[in-house]
Amino acid sequence: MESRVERIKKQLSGKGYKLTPQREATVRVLLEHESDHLSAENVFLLVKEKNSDIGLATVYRTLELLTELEVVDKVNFGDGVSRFDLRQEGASHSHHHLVCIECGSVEEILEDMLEDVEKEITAKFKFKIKDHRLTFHGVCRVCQERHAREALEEAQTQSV
Amino acid sequence: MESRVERIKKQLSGKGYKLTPQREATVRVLLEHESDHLSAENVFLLVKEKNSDIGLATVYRTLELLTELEVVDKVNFGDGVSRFDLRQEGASHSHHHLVCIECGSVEEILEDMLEDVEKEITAKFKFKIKDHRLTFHGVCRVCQERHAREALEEAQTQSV
DNA sequence: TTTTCAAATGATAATGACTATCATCTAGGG
DNA sequence: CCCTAGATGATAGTCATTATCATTTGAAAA
Repeated sequence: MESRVERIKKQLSGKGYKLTPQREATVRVLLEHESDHLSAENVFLLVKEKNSDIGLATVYRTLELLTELEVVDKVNFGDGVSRFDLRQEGASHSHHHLVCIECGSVEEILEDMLEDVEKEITAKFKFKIKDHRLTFHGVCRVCQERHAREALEEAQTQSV
Repeated sequence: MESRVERIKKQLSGKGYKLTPQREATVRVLLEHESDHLSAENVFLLVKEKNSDIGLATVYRTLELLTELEVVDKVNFGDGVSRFDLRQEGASHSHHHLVCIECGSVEEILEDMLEDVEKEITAKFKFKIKDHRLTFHGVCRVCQERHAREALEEAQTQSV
């Protein structure tokens, strides 16, 4: 984790930015919630919880900066809020998501899986791909299991 | 086109909704701009241009309704505005997009291309896929060609 | 035909995420 | 120690979208 912060600091200074206390606090919150998909508001509250003083505007600015540096990806699941997702270190593409339309949970997929599709796109459309966004909407395993259980209970009630 | 409107009318009445003049005007605008990616505001202005009287709120409500019926897909290219994209009739999935990061153009891809990826996801994550969103960000053919031309001109200037 | 009533509409107020502004602060170079 | 550019924070402003509510519409019932 420390080394990760160090490397982000280097990325910042490489572009002429400094790792201020506010930026560091923001980065740490993101690292501590690696698998979540925090909104700017979420990050703001989490930073303040850790007694670090910060303004909402700074959080927005920092997240924008980190997006520019490709440390995070700004993603959008259609709920009207931008969320920020840490990239795998060194990853050239943002990773994929499985969004459950029932419980709202979001699962991450780290494998690429799109190599073949990208080759096809490049060849067919002469489009030079820089990044991609892939999201599946559907029913997660937990909700499927709940359905199965409910169907079973329903059947039992009927038979009594 | 007329038959398409008819079929949408049937879809509406199937769920207890009516095809009001405002809804019909909205649908017609969408059909006439099939390959564009109109925002609610765009649709609103286009409907008014055709002398049909309509309120902005009704446009939003109609687009929401059409999204529910899966006649259109609500898509988001990160510019802070939702855009509405007609589905291919009978298509079970929304189609993909190539968004140019230089000129902002959006190209559509109607082929699915994700069959294999979806099989893998279903098997590995036990996730029941209902729909997907796939967007590639990169440089379109036109912008690539412009770059090549500019590089050439630059080289010629140098050699003079 | 007239009545009735739920659905639909339109004007507009409200919301909420995000951005711009600007006075203040900070840290490193001179 | 001073100076200056970059950074910050409070807050006002913007803009897409949603909620509210009075009014209208249209189809079924009387």
